Amino acid sequence: MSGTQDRILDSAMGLLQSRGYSAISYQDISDEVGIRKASIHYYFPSKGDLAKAVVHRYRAEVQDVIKQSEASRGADYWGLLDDYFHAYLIFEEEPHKICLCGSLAGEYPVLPEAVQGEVDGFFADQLAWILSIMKKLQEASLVNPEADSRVLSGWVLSSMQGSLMIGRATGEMQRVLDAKALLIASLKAF
Amino acid sequence: MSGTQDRILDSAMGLLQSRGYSAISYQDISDEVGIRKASIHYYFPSKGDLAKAVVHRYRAEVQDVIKQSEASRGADYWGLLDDYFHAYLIFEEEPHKICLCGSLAGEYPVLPEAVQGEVDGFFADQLAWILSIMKKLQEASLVNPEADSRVLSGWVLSSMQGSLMIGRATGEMQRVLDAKALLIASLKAF
DNA sequence: GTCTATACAAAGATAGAC
DNA sequence: GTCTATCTTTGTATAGAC
Repeated sequence: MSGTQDRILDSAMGLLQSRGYSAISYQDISDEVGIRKASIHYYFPSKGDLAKAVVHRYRAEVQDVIKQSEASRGADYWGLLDDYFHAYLIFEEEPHKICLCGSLAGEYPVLPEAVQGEVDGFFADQLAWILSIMKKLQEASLVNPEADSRVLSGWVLSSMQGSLMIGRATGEMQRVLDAKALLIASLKAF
Repeated sequence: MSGTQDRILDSAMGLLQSRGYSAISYQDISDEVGIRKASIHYYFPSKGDLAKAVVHRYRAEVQDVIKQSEASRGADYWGLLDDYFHAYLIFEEEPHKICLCGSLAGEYPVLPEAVQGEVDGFFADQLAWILSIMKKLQEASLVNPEADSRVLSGWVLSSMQGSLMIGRATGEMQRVLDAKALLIASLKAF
């Protein structure tokens, strides 16, 4: 099970996270994986197919991490949110990479429709999950129940994605940690 | 009145805001401006030169808007911040565009060094200005003086840039307005 | 200053041998 | 499945005429 297909997906994902969609080529992946361009087309006929598959797999991976967090945290809603934020903090180790879909969102209008669809799906997944946690926090009066939970959830996502992007550009990835701390403080203060 | 140069910059700026750096070409600009590709090279020998010039002009324009705001708002610090946020809200009218430097930051690692430098400069301008307002708000005890003003400033920038990016991808640009309202509420609540 | 023409490289993609 | 070979288009960039 050497999994050429997976190695292609791995390589493509890393390149998409650091360079985005338009700036990467079959040649880049070919160089990393050690196969010829044409062989990549065997697995993924078009560049859009490849990017779509990468995002699709990424979505599943992220959902998996969330399921694991839910299994271990139970009804500890702040803990769940903490795990969620933790997923953003890992980029401090690879400061040229950001969230796959954050990277792709920067070029959203030029993405093939099928890729846009997967990116949409990723953000929908994220927003739905954050919203579910937010509602729990409100039910438990840990967050002000008067606040609009949908708006709060969108803000959490935007803030974290923005901090990744700005953190990378300014070379100060601790902005991600700052955003996490300020978001939690805000949610408690409202 | 060399007009042409400005029309090239105008076109390039719009294209960069909607499609990013890698996905645009001299041909795209040529089509919009109505001159030949080679004529663009006369003004801007390389693509990097062009993008650098676009960001440089953008920085000056934004600084100008800020100066005007300062002239009319005086010591009304919340009003100054309101004007600042207003600059992000204009993208609701052109929902495929985002802040020029937000768009470029998404591809930061592949930008020519000279362009990275201008993008860095833009974010430094922004952070310095927000920080100056934050300090004034704290001096006037309108924002908790205990809070770290540098961290707060970075968060404001990240949050607004992120809301633009996520707003465009999800087709819900009112996220920008939401972010503004929540940031202001947070600053007052700390 | 703007054009035509062109050089040169890289991209996405396909055909067909092995 | 992976390769070589090739096609076609596009992109950046330059030379030189007008």
